[in-house]
Amino acid sequence: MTKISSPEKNTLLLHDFLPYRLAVLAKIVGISLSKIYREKFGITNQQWRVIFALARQANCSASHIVHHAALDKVQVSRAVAGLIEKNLLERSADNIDRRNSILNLTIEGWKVYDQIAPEAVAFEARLKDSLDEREAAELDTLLSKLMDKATKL
Amino acid sequence: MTKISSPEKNTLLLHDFLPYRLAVLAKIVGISLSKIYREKFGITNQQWRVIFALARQANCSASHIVHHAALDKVQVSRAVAGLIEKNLLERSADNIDRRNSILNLTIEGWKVYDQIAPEAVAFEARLKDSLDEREAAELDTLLSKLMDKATKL
DNA sequence: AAATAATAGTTTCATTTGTAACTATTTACA
DNA sequence: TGTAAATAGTTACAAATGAAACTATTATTT
Repeated sequence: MTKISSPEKNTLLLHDFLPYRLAVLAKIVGISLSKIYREKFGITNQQWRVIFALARQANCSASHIVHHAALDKVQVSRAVAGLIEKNLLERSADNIDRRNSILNLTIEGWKVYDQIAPEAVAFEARLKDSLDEREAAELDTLLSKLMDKATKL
Repeated sequence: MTKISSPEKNTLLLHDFLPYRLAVLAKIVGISLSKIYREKFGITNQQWRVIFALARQANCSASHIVHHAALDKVQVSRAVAGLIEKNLLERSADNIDRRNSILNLTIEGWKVYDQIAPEAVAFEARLKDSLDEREAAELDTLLSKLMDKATKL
């Protein structure tokens, strides 16, 4: 930290700026995590989210995933197409409302999920390793508050 | 929260998964913030970071920005080109080492910075609005710890 | 000094992403 | 019933992004 010139203006410190810190942290974490599903299975981040949403809730429609995986409908559409291509997911028609699709993981899809999920959990655990119980709980609270606020800005 | 089917497997909850929460929060915050510089000035996120880095440290090279704005050299190169195009930034040659460029905000660039910076600060303040002093300090600590850990995974 | 490696930055090309427009189907309502 | 509006999802096109190859310059090695 060499101080070459001190600006007269009260300049913003990028490093302390919350939106910047969140962006950088999320990016680094995301890239690290993605190695788990990217290198081994050639799965994208969006595909991974779709798989996890479907593992949680079978037989659901694409728009259900839109609302539960923070993806837009185009992203879900593309991720689903890719996963069908890979035989990890299957789509059937909903005869009650034929606009809806009914999505499910295939056996293969479940196998992939069963391999990724424990590694993802372990990854998260390592990330939280430096936090004690109180801090981890506090982090939960703070992220919830920020999320809540951010959606209302 | 209707519980339609409860999976036998111990499925991961995407909503509680830290990397996911960070990604979603960072994205929402980033999009909100970007409206400040995007709509009014047609400036991209990367250009904005370059401006802020230069406001903090004048006369620096592109690679200095690489290290202080969490961008790679291609991103900086493109952002700089865009900002020169807009007359917000000027580049001169370093005659001691002619590989380096010397970058500075123009008068126009400073004007833009002076308009964006207070709004960015206000945005951050609004985002932190729901946190009291202790929580804000705690957030700082936790983000630092996570950042530290994440870079070592 | 000549050859090699390293650094700063740019350009190119392929992939990803975002926005808008589109099809198909269902719902609302006049 | 028929017309308009809403919803689910896909497709097409433009813009953004990432990885690799490239130019130019400086540092290192022999």
